[in-house]
Amino acid sequence: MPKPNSSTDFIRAIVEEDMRTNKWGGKVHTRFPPEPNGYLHIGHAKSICLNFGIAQQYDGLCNLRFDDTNPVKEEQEYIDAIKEDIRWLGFDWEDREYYASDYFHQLYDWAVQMIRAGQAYVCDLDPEQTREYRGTLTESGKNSPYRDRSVEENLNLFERMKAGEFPDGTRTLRAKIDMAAANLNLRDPVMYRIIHANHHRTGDEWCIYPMYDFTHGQSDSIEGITHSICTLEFENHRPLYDWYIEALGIYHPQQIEFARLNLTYTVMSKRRLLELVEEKLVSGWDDPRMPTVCGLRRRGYSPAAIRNFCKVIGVAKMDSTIDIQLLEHCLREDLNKHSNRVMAAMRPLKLVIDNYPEDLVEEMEATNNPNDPSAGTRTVPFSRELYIERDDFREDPPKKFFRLGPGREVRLRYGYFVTCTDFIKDEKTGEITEIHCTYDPQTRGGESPPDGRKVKGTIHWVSAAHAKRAEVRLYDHLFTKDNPNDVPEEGDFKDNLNPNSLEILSDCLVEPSLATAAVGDRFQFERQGYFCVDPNSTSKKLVFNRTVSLRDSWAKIEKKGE
RNA sequence: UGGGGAAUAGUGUAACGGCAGCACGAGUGACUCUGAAUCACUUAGUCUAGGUUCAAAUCCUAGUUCCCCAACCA
Repeated sequence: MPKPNSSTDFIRAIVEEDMRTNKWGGKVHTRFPPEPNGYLHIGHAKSICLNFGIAQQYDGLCNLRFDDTNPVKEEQEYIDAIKEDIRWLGFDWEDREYYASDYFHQLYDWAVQMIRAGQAYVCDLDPEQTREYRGTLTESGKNSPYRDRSVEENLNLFERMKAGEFPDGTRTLRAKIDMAAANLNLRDPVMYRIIHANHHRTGDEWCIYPMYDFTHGQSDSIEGITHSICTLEFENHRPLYDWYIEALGIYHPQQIEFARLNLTYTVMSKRRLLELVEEKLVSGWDDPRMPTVCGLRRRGYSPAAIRNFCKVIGVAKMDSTIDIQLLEHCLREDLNKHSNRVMAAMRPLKLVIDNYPEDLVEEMEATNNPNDPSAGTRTVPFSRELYIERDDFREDPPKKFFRLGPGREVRLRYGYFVTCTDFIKDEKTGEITEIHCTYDPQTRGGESPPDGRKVKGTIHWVSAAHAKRAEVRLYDHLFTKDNPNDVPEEGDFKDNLNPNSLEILSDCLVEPSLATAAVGDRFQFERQGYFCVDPNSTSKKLVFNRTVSLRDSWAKIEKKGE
């Protein structure tokens, strides 16, 4: 039961009120109803967390139901992916896996029942005529000339539609409601249309398929759903949802609408995501830059981070756009707790410790996770020749730069204090190619020296002889605009694609403990960010994705100085 | 010239006639073997105009702005 002091969103408030008044006999039963015509994205995750979360919280159930009423768009591939994603997010529909297509026979019988009751008729208008007859937002429509056919004729025609006698688009079954209704959904909506297409589950059994509106509420009703939660754009459909259920005289669930999730620098419509995939602007549905659940998974997001995000953003009816930084905050919060630290030089710069013995290799003890003592320690080999991060050396360091520069001393994490004595520069390119240092043997393990000397900076490193080579893929927002759909006249959201959303670093060096990392493993590369092993990774060639960078206050300082 | 919704710090989200709170962001400082994390502090809000009331984000009236709807998509 809800905690006494936690505030509840408006949907949970409705559920609690219904429990209090015993409206549904104390029962809570929700459903998540995806159409299998695309991959799930983080907006669906919000809905999944809401529907499954409410069921969990109030000792109810949540069904998984595929809304598969349009055979031309739906595929088994999507069904499999959707199921995998929901499970990965941590939710379980047990044996309650349903399909709207399971109800095709029942829906057909209900359609016949409505024809008999004079509530439905077969209409011979083609799609264009249907639109003309419907009227506009401000003008009422006019009745179809076929509206007053006899019950017998309607029964006969509908039967023949089902038998496949008519080509696609030539006839529909329509509900007889009101062509003058202010809500266009009530102007004799189409219940059934003719589609001679193979359905992924029912095969060629049907050539007429029910519309969403004639399917969804009845499916909810059949399954005994109490709270049918959907997004705002279905608010206009609620009167029709209610109308069908009343006309049929069946159990009546309550539809409740909430605002869908929008994220800055992200597009969230399945249509647009499909476009990116089909035009190969991303590598696929699971491209780590995609807001799809599989994309986030490959990127290195944890289910817990996504769940917490969905909790933190709340549920309301106001259209809103969540700052992507909140998602990243939730991500870092979880990864910080659970990721082991390792060292990696992404843009390696050679560092030689001139006074360190040539053949000596020391095994330095390193903490796996300073925020989680149970994560233990590991050893990292240290030797005379190392690689550090190129960013950690400046030939001419600006003020407040705490890292390495000529004559400067820094700590090598878990290693020694080193002082830069010299550096080699390629005069042609201006590139620094090598740094020379001396070390202080009294600072082993990174300990401060007895003389109380302090350094401001600690930098990471890998041993040249022991490091493993790796490819690292750095990701940035897929779009340059916080609202990618904000385009000038005649523009396209794809005009806002960020050309630098992927940067591949192929000559990175990582500490040897990473040689055995498995696909999906997550790490913090110290001082840089969170990374995970990409499915492309092999023992020959390690590949990491940067999930998210660490917060970087030095970058802010430096930017301000510009 | 229709109908349905929604308006609270920069972004989200609470407060259900009785002290406008929380989170993220941003800023400042402390601490630090990660310029991370952590900790402390600061910043900033009720769409507008009237009205009811001892008291209004909340109730009433009128406006303004934004979103959705004219697929045989969902």
